[in-house]
Amino acid sequence: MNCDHEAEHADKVKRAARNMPPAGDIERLAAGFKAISEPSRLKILFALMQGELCVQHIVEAVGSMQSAVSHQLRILKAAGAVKARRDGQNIAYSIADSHVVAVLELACTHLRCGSGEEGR
Amino acid sequence: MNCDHEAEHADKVKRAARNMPPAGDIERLAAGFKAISEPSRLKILFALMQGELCVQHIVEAVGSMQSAVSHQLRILKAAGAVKARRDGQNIAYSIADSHVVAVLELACTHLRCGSGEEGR
DNA sequence: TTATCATATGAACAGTTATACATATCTTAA
DNA sequence: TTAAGATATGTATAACTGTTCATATGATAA
Repeated sequence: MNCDHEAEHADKVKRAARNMPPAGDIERLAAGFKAISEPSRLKILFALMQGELCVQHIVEAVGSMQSAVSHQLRILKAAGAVKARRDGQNIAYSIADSHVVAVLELACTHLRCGSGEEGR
Repeated sequence: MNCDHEAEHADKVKRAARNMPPAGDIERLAAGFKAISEPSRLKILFALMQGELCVQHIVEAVGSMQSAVSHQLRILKAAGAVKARRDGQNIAYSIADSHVVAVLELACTHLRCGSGEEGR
């Protein structure tokens, strides 16, 4: 168990242990990323980047079944990525806060893909 | 299929369709988030925030089995989150680019959890 | 070459998850 | 109250994924 830079790495291992976030934080973080790590849910988020939408319009925008969208919205909401507001018979969903958009846009930059906001 | 703001929402649905990133981009994005959506992999990334580390030191830092770490490193590498460099008998891994760190820190801010960098 | 260490990989199992279908709940209108 | 529309939820199934164990590959030293 000796790599070529033992002393330097041993120091880093110690620092890594000291700076490792608590298990609970890591799990919340993982849950957050998991929430936005499915194409069906990402499509919902990109649709909501146009603003608040009620469920049936999200269904139209993403082209999935109503029940699938509803299940996914529940997951996104539980993860704090979207919020819901009752509006008469409908429920209007929107992106929960700007960090969500920021993370998506950063990731888009990283992957050099369309951010969903060009050509508005 | 009529919500209370039909015209306004119909417009948003159209915009959502127009601005929806191509399916390939959405899938790459989802794959990217999936790669960092597992506690075991997040721990590896937080360890690598201290700098380049070879596999066995990552193993020490995160406290998992060598084979599990190796499997996870492969996934992180395939997703473009980390890069590998052979160094003699060892292979040194490091975070692939600054976007990865930026996304992690943004998410930490969003969730108000430790960033893994305080108290250095 | 052979031995040894570091890392990667294949296979199997367990746990997780996305979807569809059917149905329930909630809200409004009559 | 009843009817109808919008959304949510329970269940089942199929697909996926993380871990472990065993083994293979690749590099170095003798």
